[in-house]
Amino acid sequence: MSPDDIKQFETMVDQRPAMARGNFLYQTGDVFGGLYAVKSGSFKTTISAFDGEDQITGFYLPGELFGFDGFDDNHSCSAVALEHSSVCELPLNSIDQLAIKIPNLRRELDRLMARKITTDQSMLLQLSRRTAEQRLAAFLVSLSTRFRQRGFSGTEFRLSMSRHDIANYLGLAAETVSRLFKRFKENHLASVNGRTIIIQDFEALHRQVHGSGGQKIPA
Amino acid sequence: MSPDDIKQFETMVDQRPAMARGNFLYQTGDVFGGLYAVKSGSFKTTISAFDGEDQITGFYLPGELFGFDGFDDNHSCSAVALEHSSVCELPLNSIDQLAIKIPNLRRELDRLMARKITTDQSMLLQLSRRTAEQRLAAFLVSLSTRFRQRGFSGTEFRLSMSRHDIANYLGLAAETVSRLFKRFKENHLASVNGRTIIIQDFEALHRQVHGSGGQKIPA
DNA sequence: TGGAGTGCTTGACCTATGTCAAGGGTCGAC
DNA sequence: GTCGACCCTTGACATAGGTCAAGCACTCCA
Repeated sequence: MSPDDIKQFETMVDQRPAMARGNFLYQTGDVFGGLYAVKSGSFKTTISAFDGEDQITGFYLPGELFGFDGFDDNHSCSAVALEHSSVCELPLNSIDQLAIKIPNLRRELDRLMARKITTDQSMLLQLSRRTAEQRLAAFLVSLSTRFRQRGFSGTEFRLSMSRHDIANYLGLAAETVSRLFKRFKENHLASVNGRTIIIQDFEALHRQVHGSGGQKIPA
Repeated sequence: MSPDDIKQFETMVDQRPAMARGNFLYQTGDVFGGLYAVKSGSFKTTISAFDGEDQITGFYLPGELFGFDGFDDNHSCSAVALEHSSVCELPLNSIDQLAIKIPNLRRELDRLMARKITTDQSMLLQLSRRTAEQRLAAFLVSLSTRFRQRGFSGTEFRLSMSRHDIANYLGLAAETVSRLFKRFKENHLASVNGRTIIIQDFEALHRQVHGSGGQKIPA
């Protein structure tokens, strides 16, 4: 959604009180109440993995809509605030009413769900066919692009998630993420200091993602 | 959908001529025309991976509905028949009309899309946090369960996809799939002969999937 | 019924990345 | 301001599973 869309939404939807880092917006099994738009801060959604550690299925930045995992009555994921955050809620029972006022809203929601399916599927591709280096490059490219789309800087931003979270999301070990950040720094692709990222060579990162396309970065 | 649902659908939807193995039902970029229900045979959907080889994002058995990847206007995947197959089409422009006749259809479609999101996300979990053995076990459990749900045998069935396809879907090498089938056979979990599968110990396979839960299978 | 092509299996070997372990940094709470 | 708890980094080492290579076995069609 565009910033304008967000504004329009804000007039129609329920504000939710701000949340502290680590708090759950919803948990696996909760009855679906509606969708959420990030107003400030950020969230991750996780799916439970039986054996203890959960799998992170997505990160959500300001302006992004999430919660589609609950459209099948109950949430299949849990949503956790990564920092001090706030959301607007678009309640389920409003959706149908809103759809009458805004005929294209229904279709727009379909598109958003379809897009979620598409991005999940390209994550599938990422996880199974990419090296660690390509995955992390793709991750940075994605964050950069999304920040830019929302009107923030796409070249300098702060990671609200830990190395551990990034690793979990990308199917890697936290140590590997750490080593790769170091390598990106050495190769002047991205300068990483703690949680502050400066994208130095977006194009090179982008080439990385599709592997063969770019020259292999020397280790 | 239940077999009854399928029947009801069949009265409302367009029949499509049968297709030979290897033919495309739709391709990446095609304008979304509608959803498809498998009448007979089976399909795979693939997402293009730039560097040549595509990633398989799903297999669809008789009675299953697919094509949600196109809800965002254009298909993000291609759909290919794995054998001589036929489908019914549920055209997009019929969906809204049908939704009026069947008020819950709209909601039901949402559920199906949400379920697709959920299964994709658990595939994400599979791919990034499971061993090759666990992935293949999960794959067999899934096929078995789906065949049973559709009224076919859940213990003896035919794989319509090649080892290569299975490997691609699970993010493995075809050789690994081959070796694992051998191991499953040795351990009397599933007897695999060419493309014929006999599930010998569903429970043990199921335990495999969640790893720690079951005893480690000796190699 | 036989031959070609494709798909499947098996073995040997290699490497990317996980695991374990230890040390240093950073940030929030009091 | 200081303490403690994470979080992050770095090194050494182990291994699951990929790659390469070769041979076998279907299966489809003439």
